Amino acid sequence: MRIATWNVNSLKVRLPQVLQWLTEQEQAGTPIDALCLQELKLPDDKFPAAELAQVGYRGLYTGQKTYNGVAILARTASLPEPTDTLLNIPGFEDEQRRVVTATYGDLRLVCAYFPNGQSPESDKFVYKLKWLEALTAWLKDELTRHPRLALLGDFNIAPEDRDVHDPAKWEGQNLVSPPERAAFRGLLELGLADAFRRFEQPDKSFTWWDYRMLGFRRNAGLRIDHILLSPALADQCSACVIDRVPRTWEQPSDHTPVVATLAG
DNA sequence: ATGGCGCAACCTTTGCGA
Repeated sequence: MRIATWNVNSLKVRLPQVLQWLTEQEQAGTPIDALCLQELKLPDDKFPAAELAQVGYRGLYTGQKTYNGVAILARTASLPEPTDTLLNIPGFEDEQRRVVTATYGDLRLVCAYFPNGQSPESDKFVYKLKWLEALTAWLKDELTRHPRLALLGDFNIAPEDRDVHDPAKWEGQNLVSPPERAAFRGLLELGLADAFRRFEQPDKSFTWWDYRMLGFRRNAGLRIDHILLSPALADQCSACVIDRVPRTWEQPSDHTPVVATLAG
């Protein structure tokens, strides 16, 4: 079982790459069973369900025009119809489409696009922290009902300095600031484990690189896309890798996929 | 040199992302 997350920065633009990546993984004998997408940037009536069905995936999605939008793509050959589906964070009023949740068999998947925050002085940063607080409170409850839960997405938080290409330059800034990192630790304190850090990893491992300044070529990036696993799933996790390949393709998303392998 | 790229939209200029 392999589960993945990828901020595609427009599913309309990136659809060929999503199809290519899923197909290549399938052909390599390491199919992706569930792929969580963020920043669809399209309304529900523009979701490319037919194209995804053609390569073997069913989508569960909540979109909006221009901004945000998230989806879970589930491989029909390996996962049953989703049940117990939820859009956004229950009880948290939000116009923005940032969370989709579903159960596949006994696996609970939460796909989330965390607010960017813009800067610690911004109203958007206040929203980010409130959103994080609501997410954490809801997940605490969710975990009591769903012991096999994974939270995947673009967290817009680099948890530690080793997740930042130039920590001195970034100190205190949006995506790395102390309140954001405290909120990230709040998620870990629910018992969730950062799948990537359960394994030895190369130094300077990142999931996002700025389009500007030759960010990718210089590996000037951040690790802000994560897979957090409940204890039951963490015990079964045998690998977690960042796949840099799609970031090398023509017209790439600025993010690249993260994949976790679960035994059984 | 806090610019620089890419995407979307009330689209040739602006807002936003991270």
